[in-house]
Amino acid sequence: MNAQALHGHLDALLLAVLERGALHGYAIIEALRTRSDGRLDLATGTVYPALRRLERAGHVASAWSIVNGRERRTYELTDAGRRALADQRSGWREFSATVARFLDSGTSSAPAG
Amino acid sequence: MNAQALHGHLDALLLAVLERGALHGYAIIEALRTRSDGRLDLATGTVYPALRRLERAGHVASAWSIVNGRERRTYELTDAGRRALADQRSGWREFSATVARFLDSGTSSAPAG
DNA sequence: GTTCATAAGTAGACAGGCTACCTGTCAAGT
DNA sequence: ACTTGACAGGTAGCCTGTCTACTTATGAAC
Repeated sequence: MNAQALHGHLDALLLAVLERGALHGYAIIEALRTRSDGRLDLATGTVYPALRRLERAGHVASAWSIVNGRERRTYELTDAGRRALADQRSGWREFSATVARFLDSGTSSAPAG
Repeated sequence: MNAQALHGHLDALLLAVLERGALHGYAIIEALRTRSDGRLDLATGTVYPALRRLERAGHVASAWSIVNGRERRTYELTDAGRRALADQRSGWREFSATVARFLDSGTSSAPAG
């Protein structure tokens, strides 16, 4: 599963990952991969531009910091980003409920887990 | 909510609507709107090209028929379309479960319905 | 000094949904 | 007859956002 299916939901995911604490880009990619059991394995060419977009929108703030003698650009949620995340969460719930209404019908087993 | 969020899931929705029986394009749009309580209000410029795409892929077959003295192009699922729909269903479940893992955490209430 | 994991980044391709149109039928109102 | 509006099908080109492929750079292992 790649980010193509995410289209439009990637930002929400990035914000959600950063909700647990500031991370640099590469670590965000690893967090997505780890927490999704390998299902979300995003390319840097997908994530870095998305982070820039979020920064331009004021949802995240970045700062260069030295970790292990290396420069890393760490991102963290802004207050606006937290509000945006809340919006995206409710948006996601409505979206998934709506799509599920079509795709979960026609099957006899309910998606209980 | 528009189809922008659907990106990549629209085809699955169209197949799901056609699963209940053959419909013409305009009726598909109305079915999506009605069954989603108005949430999915798609433009013809979104749906018609998508139907052509599905036909090229062999997932639906179209035929001109006369209804109420008017020509209407009705679409119906092919066997390949039924298989594709089953694939899309499981794909959707995996996708939504994966995204939900990120977006449903951080809230205290579990999504039980 | 080459290779690999880590880390950040960009350019251009590409897909797919959106906006804004056009054509046409039929019924109702004037 | 003419206009308006709901119904119905359709296309061109734009825009957004992800993907592919690439570059640069550090530090450790070999």
